Amino acid sequence: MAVTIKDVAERAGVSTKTVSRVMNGELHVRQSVREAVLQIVAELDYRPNIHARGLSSARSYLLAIFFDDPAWSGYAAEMQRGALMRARARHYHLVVEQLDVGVSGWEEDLAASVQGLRLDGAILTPPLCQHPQVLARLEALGLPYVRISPGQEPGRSGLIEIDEAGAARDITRYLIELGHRDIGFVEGIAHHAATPERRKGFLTAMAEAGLAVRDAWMQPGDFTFLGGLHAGEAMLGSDVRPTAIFASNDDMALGLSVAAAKLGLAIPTDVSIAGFDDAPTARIAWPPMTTIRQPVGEMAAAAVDMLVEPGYRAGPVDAGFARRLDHALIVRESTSAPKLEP
Amino acid sequence: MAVTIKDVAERAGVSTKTVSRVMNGELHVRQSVREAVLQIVAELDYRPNIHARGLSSARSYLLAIFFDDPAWSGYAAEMQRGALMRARARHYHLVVEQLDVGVSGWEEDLAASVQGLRLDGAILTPPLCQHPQVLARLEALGLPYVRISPGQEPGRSGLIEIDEAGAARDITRYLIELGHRDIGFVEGIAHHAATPERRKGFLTAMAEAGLAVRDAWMQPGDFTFLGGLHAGEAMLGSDVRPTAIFASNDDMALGLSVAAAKLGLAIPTDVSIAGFDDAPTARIAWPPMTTIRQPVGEMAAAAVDMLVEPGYRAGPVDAGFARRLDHALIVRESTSAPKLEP
DNA sequence: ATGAAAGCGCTAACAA
DNA sequence: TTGTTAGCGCTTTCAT
Repeated sequence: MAVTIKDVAERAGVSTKTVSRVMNGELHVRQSVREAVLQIVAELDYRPNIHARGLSSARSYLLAIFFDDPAWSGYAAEMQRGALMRARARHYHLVVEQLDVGVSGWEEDLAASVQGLRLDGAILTPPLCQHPQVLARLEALGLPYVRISPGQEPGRSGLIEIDEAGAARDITRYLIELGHRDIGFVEGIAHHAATPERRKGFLTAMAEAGLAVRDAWMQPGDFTFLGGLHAGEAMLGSDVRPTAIFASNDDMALGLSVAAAKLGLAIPTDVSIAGFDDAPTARIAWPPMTTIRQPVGEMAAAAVDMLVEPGYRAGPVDAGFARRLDHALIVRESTSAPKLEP
Repeated sequence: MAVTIKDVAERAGVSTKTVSRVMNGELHVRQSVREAVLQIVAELDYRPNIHARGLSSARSYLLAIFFDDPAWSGYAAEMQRGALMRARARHYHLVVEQLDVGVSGWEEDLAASVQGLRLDGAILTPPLCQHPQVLARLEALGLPYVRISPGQEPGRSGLIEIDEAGAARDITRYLIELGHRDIGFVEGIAHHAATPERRKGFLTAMAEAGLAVRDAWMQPGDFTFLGGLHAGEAMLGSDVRPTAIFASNDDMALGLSVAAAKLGLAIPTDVSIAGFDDAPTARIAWPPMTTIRQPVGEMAAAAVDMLVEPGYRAGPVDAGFARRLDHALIVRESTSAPKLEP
């Protein structure tokens, strides 16, 4: 059978409680004893049984990351990856859960995860992290959670974010500096918190430069390739078209570039295109896309760190439990100065 | 505190063992008693503590899916999704683990998951499922596992696959039926089991049709966009170029189409392009790509089913524990009859 | 600084 | 068909 704490205790000539103390890094263990125990642990390749731990103590060493899902974008994948690595480093395990709030019975699924697994904490990705009922349910279940880019209710829980508006402003400014004056914009899906922020950033940069924004050049979108395609056809198919378009994410920017191709417009010669996220698609596109890099993996890792921090469960949430990470403008070949008018 | 089995037993006026029997769907419980217990369970919203279960019995109700990772393709995402949904339906939880066999210490990571979590079973995705030492290690740890598309050692464990060679043959035949005679091929990465199979299917179809295959039109590849781009430049940049190219996966096919675009070749007019997998990229590409659909989600679901089947852990693996699912040819706009020679 | 005893919530083995 | 008893492996509480 597997090695248990008793085996270690016996072999080390101490009580099981002492082994437990060593395993949990508790104080009040003589240095020599600690070392001896650790030695035996290594020899025997002992690993605490997570179920025994979970049963006798409050902690399960299990964290969950919840996805709403729909589009399994590179965004979600990278986030999961970041959380996975950090959880492992912290000696936690990560359970990945999908929560489809569009389907009745999601409350059941949530409770099954939280109570069945006795989770220690949860990471909420957008747009789940903005769903009031999900938050309420988690709070009712007493489960600490951290939101990724929630964009609202800063004090309600810990959160990890980037400066969405600032990033959108940065990339818009970049287009303006290139010489563009006729710039289009494709919005994100309405219920994502990032949507109004990115829109705000765009409008701010335009206003700062004294540039007008045509109604027809503010297109709705849904963060999907197809949404970008439609927006692109609408903006580029008309007689007066923008010389540059900034889409609220890379998938839509890719749709824009396909719309341009269908209309016989070259990128960036005829129209510059910029995206947001630095998803894998941004590098796969042709030409490679100018975009904003979000440190998605790090954001997830930071969320794990916050959840496992002893202070987090405890107190009322204070300002220390909000982290804003840096974004970066990534310039690639989908943008250039506008062609001079003939 | 949380509702326990005792609460349910008390309220239902039975012993905890009876409640346990009902929860586990065991026989030998009177119908009326079963219903009464279920009633209370619903009323109290009782959920068995997975840790208590895992501690007292052999089962943990925890399954893991292992990814090698690197390219977080749509393939991996869809696989995870399929496993997730089915695991939930079977009242199991899914832990997602990344295992990088390129980094020393992976054995530690594996043991930590398997022993620490007391997993009930594991799903191995390619190319992990072909790594002899990973399999050996799992067997040493006594953990039942199911391989996805391993392509070798059929009797070593249960496996889920599609007919890789047959699928590659199908799509090649389709190109031939369109009238193509000069067809190029881009291979997958060498250590994937699918690579020789898809190659074999391609060559079979060509041989059947009595078509020669030029050496220069059999390009190496690595399943990445960039690999496809290079292969495309090599084949399409030369004077004599194929009228159609079949890439071993969609990411590479996308690379091909970008190579074509850079060289001023139109798809499918100048060159037809076909991929494999029906990844999200296949639909995002322009024009949308002809490809082979693998039922990736279903494959993962089938793997879960196999793992939780009581008979699976038990006996030596027999032929019943291999499932071959159906693939499908998906015709989109990246392929057409070749242009007539001028 | 260390240990003994009790118990977390459940199921296995046995008894009735 | 149902219940009783005894743990599973760890942490808690309370001693020492």
